[in-house]
Amino acid sequence: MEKFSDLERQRHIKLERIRERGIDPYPPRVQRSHTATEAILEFETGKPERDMSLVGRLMSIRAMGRSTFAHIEDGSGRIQIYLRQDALGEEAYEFFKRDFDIGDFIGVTGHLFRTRTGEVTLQVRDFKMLAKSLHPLPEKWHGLKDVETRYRQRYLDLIANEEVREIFVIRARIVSALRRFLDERGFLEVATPVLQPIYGGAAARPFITYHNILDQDLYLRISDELYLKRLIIGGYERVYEIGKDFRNEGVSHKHNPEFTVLEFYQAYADYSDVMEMAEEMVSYVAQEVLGTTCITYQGNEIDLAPPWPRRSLRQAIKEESGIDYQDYPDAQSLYQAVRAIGGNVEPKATRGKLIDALLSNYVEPKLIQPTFLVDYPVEVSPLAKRKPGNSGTVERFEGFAGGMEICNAFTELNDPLDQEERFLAQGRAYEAGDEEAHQMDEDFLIALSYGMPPTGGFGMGIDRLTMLLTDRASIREVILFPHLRTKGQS
RNA sequence: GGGCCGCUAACUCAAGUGGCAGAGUAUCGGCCUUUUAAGCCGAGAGUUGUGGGUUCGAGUCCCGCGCGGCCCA
Repeated sequence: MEKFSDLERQRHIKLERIRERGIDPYPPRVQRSHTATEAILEFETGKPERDMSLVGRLMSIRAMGRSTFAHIEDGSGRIQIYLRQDALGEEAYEFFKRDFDIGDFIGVTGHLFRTRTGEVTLQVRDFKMLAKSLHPLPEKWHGLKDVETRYRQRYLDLIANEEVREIFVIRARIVSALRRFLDERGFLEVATPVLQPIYGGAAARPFITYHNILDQDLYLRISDELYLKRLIIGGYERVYEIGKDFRNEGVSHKHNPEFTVLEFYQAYADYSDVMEMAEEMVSYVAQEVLGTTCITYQGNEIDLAPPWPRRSLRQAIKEESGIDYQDYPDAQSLYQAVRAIGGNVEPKATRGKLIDALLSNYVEPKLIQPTFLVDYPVEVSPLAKRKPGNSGTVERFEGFAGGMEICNAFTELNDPLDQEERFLAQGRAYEAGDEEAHQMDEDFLIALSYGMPPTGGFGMGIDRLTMLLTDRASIREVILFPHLRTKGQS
């Protein structure tokens, strides 16, 4: 056991005193008739008065001799309680004053009244320790600000900072609204493997793990795409999945190694259909969760209502960087062009990586209002269908808002022979040093070769959408337990 | 991976140019029966992230390391 601070020692002494009284400081059951909010509502609406039993964490104590005010907080909110020596008896009143601390969970029974200052308050007739807290809470007025502690001990952040609690309520409502939107349109929610023998569906490096009994390497999925497509092949016309993907790359204010993604696939739809659905979906979620499609993100007013403007990727990059990548058919010449405008890119970057760098550095930060960029180069989109009459370009779009990419979608490639060629090209890119290149997936090719209907597919980062709708600049603010380095025991 | 900034009591923060490590909250003791950042009086509380170095003397200066934040890649 670690060495206790003075404050902790003090609480252990109190814990012992409670036990010496023959009282269990961690009783298994509670008596509760109302939540704090229900109690106040009942009093305000003038229902006949009766005794009620409330529970919660002691958040503040104001002791004034023979009477004490305190606030308790449960999941519904806060309510003030009032303890008087003459109502409780000297013994019980002293017990509360001596051995109850801020942070303890307490059960109280009594009746409601209104104080002189107008606050609905429970006058306590009986109280009970529900769980003794042995570690002092963060300070009541300034709360908890230390970012590292907020992330490492999120429970303290949630206790101390109400607005943080609110973020994760909004996040849950976002996910719930997305499900409602898709369910209402006949989509089937499915679950596909997180552990995969071959990873794919995105350009990223995977986490590798190992199955002991099967003596087999497995990968944590970087995308749900290839399994969801198998379900389209299987005959479901509309499927979606909301779950975690894992990418073995750096952490940043926009990246966490595990993150939550929505993907949906719709047979007999193309990327234009999906685009319309995407803008509808995002504005539906904003309307459902925030009551408006007009939001403020990092000081910018953003209106998410459809339609969102469509710009071609090529045009957007040309306008913002001055480079028309069509003029540079190979990596070498494009590299020279990017360097010529001062772009800091690696010499060994593939043409796709260079185009991606142009997009990320010159275009993405400017896309504050919701925007679709459409029609991507084939080499960065190995799973998307080529545009008719333009074999170098695929029917793909990405949606941006607040200067962030939030979704990615395409008309799915359903030509098994073209798909095989794309995988082979990715294999060559991998050999040339692109560690994020797509793996050859024979099993998926076999599935495709049975025939996949024309299909539109879509993926969206739930974390980023939550950032957008809660006005947070860092992804760590919308993930309850963001990834941090483990702190050494020293 | 690089640059900059931060790490001091349980929490929030102070400690010009190196010179006794402080305050508020919280805690403990005393007074106080309608307070709500309650009030008044008193007390205790620290390996200044960590390991070295310079110095009579280091929270402060130098070097290494750890963790975090922001920016860049």
